[in-house]
Amino acid sequence: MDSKIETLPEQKKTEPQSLHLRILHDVESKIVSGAWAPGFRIPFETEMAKDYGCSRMTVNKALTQLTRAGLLERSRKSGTFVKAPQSLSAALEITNIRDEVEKAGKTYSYRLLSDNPNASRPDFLSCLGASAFCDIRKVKCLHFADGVPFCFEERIISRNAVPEVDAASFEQEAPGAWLFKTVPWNSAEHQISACAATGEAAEFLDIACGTACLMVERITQNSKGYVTWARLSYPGEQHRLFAKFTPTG
Amino acid sequence: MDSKIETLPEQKKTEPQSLHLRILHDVESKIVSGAWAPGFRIPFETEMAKDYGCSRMTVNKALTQLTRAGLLERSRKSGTFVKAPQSLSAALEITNIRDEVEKAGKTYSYRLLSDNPNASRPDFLSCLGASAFCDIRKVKCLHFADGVPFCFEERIISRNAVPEVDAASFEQEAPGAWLFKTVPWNSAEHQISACAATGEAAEFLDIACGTACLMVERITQNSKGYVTWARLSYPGEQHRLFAKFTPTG
DNA sequence: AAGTGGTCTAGACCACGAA
DNA sequence: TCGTGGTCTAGACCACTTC
Repeated sequence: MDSKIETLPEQKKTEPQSLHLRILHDVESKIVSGAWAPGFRIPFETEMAKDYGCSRMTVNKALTQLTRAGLLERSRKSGTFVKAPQSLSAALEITNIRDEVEKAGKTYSYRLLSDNPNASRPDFLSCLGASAFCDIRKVKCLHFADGVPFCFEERIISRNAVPEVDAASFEQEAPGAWLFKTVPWNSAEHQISACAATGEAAEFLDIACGTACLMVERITQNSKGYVTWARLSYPGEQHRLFAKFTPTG
Repeated sequence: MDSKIETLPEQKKTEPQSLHLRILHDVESKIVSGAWAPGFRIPFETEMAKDYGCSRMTVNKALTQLTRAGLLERSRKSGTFVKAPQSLSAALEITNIRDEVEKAGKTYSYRLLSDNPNASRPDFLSCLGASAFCDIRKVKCLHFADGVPFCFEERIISRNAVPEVDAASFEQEAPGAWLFKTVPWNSAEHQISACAATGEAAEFLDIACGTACLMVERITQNSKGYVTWARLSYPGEQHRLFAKFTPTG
């Protein structure tokens, strides 16, 4: 097709060199940014091929990869749809604590402990490079399984990246669950460690000081920058993370 | 190409339906089984295309995916090579403790604690479904960073899946390092938890009983079945696991 | 019945890297 | 220089799903 040059006039910046990668990143950024919300039916392969001035195979290559990555869902006749932002960590499924509790056959409940909607500067932050957090909302809460403390959560939400957070109430809903349904696709970085329960965590989790805890710290970012930081403390030896790896995935 | 049917006469079993997937799995199994060892130059795209009676594009699709999965390394002019079996867990790089220690700028050392070359039945096994281990070699050892106990390792190696283990000595080399270079590609399953140090682990790690430990249990299997089980105990709060996830990987 | 994605072809040109 | 992989094309047929 001769018109290819006309359709992609000049983009010598840091753009990927191959066309199917450019298409892949275009679509990915539209999904990650939220411009194409979950459930949105993206253009058909034939339409995109015409838009990009390329053959359908090239578009197909990009969309197939995004489907394997879990960002798209495709079905014949209906078309291609943006998938709901599922647990990013297929390996460490710890994004939704409610699911985690209910999957174990227990009843989930939740309590807000404290809420500082205008915290200016985080006073606790580990090495996960979170100096980027300035204008934040700071929340502490507890998750229960069958009424027993299951997880103590400390959370920071960036008001820059998530301005809607001002209108949210975390009295009934955990900040994690609210973020999950509000903020588009993002990437997460985890740190997992064992620690002895400190005063505050021990108190809320109702365990003795010094008891072994599994601590997960997670920083999440999307196209707008750092979104949220969370520290989850699981008491004692009752909690396990699972991860499975195979060569081909 | 009309000869396609002749080249793939009858394989109605559980074979993948599409040709590029069949090629992908063929190549993968040859690598995983060790038939194509690391460094082996696999046939050129053109050759495989002729063998399978298909176009080069179809072969390329399969090999591209295997390259992205990390099983192959390709370079123009030279050809396509089987990659060295690197750390399977790109997310949890905990396969090689020596690297882990040295990456932290410390000096690694190692000591064998006990070696039972003919253990008949594991006496300790968690829920990771390891009833498959029968004829085993059982090893306990310690890893040091700058002379300080860094990780206490308990390991079981299946003598069925790894018959060469009989000839191996773990006096100087850790079983993990030996397995890494001996056993072909495999898949791993992890469990991560926090626990209070028990008598034995506390003793060897030189920490007080009840100190919080990060415990990683891993079961590894390959095409021959279960290969090895390992329990790694890291003392105190000095150890952290990192994991990063992005939508597209 | 019609339209979508899934797959495949038989060419092609190019970039890279070893000789 | 020359061979390899990287990419792309302009078709094609099929399977599936919805209508």
